[in-house]
Amino acid sequence: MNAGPNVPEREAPMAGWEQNHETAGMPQTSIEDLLKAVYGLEAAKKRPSTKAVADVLGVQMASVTGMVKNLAAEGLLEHVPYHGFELTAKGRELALRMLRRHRLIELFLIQTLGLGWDEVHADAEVMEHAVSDQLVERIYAYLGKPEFDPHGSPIPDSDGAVAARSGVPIAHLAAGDEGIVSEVEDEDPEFLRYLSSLGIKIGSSLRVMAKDPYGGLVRLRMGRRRISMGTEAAERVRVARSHV
Amino acid sequence: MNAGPNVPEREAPMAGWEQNHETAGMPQTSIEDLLKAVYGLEAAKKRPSTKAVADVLGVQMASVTGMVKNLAAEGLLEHVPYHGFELTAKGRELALRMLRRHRLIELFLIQTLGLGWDEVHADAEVMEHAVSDQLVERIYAYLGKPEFDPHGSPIPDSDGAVAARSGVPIAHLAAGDEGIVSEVEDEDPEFLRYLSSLGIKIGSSLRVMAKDPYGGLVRLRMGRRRISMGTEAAERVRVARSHV
DNA sequence: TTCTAAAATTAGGATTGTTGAATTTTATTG
DNA sequence: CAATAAAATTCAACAATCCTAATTTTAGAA
Repeated sequence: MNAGPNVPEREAPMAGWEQNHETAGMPQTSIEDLLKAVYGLEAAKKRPSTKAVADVLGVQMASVTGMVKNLAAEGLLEHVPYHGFELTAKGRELALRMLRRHRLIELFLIQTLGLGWDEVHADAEVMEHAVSDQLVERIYAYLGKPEFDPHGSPIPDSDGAVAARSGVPIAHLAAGDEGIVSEVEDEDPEFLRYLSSLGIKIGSSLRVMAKDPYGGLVRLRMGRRRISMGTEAAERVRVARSHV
Repeated sequence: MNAGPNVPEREAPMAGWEQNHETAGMPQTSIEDLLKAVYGLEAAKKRPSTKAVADVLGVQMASVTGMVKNLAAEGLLEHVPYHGFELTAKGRELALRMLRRHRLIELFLIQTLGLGWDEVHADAEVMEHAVSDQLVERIYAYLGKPEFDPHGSPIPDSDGAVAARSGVPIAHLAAGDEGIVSEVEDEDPEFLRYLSSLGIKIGSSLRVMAKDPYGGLVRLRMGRRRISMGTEAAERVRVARSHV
């Protein structure tokens, strides 16, 4: 039974509205997005050119050049003017941290609120830049230390280690190959709804019936359903092969 | 079984990192915070002066003046230079919308992740500015259309209607009065931990034993525990009186 | 009424991330 | 090797939000 008087006596007339953000040290959203974009391009074996990054982020090339200079000054990117840039170890670490946050948050929203895989991307995108590490780790524990997100993508661990990408794109299979959908490498809601309309989800079994070299189509069978998929789409859906 | 080719063919080498924020139309964090601060002061019957708002937000007065001019131009505040400002109906609506978001998000984090009432404020603060209306309404449904947040504060409904504040501050009770803790009007984590250490939570029954006019203390009994509380703290804890 | 201190505002500057309009560099092609 | 198109960069300008340092206004005390 002790003191009352030594309570923090702040001015606080009403619940839920005091603040003082403490944004200190926290990198900006744009910075984090740029690093993720560079990481994504590197992971896809594409050169992270100014133009490619600008397209991903939806900004002008001049903006990318400007940010790249800032990030290079902070040691997150290595930049040789006119010859490109790449992540430093520190930059990659930060990019993976954001990826971990994004994937855990998506999984959390889907599992608790029953949202669809096509509905959570935008919210996860803003939350990943905003919430505390504590909250993210709490989510991780709550979800039972998951290894994959709702799209089948591996969740980097807190040290930044990330499992190798699973499976191969459907587009790389030959007629007769069978497999189980292991990952969808795109979070565009429209694309995800398209896949859902075909009955495709993580874990679906499918078999390649034929590859049509002219129309750019892949013909598949899923159970007793036959579907066609454009080559571009088939590049973005990965399967773990059951037969080779 | 239909088309594959008419899928959205975007460039998307890897899952979870594309974007393009669509911040359009969404008011800025600072704007929303300022409106909340003004609402909070008005609700506490304090004049929302430039200085008071600056203190709440932790910025300089000049910044407040600048933002107030912007908000007045947008019709969210009514401003008479050198004589103060107040919320317009539109401004109040937006402030209440943010309060609803904040309280629902806090409740959600506490209920799903088992966080303490002292741990969620900062995360709720950033999330309330960031997440979609859809997500918030989903949380509302998931929580079973709650009326009060974890601190006992009423959650404004989606039309901006808010229940009258319940109870009275402990400081306003007289010796011998009894009541049940209905609301804590402060989200400072340190203060909330202090209350927890005293065993006080929403729903706790207590009785005022004595009010000490010199030391600024209120002596209480909770069950068989006797505690003292500073006047400032006693102003921030409200109880529903069981005896008058 | 006059003085003064507090409150509020204005002015000017820094930062960050944008853009559009040059300009420079690179790589390719003839 | 020159011409040219694409990619990258620089530059000037803008918007937002913050700051510090004046300056102006108000309100209360003498």
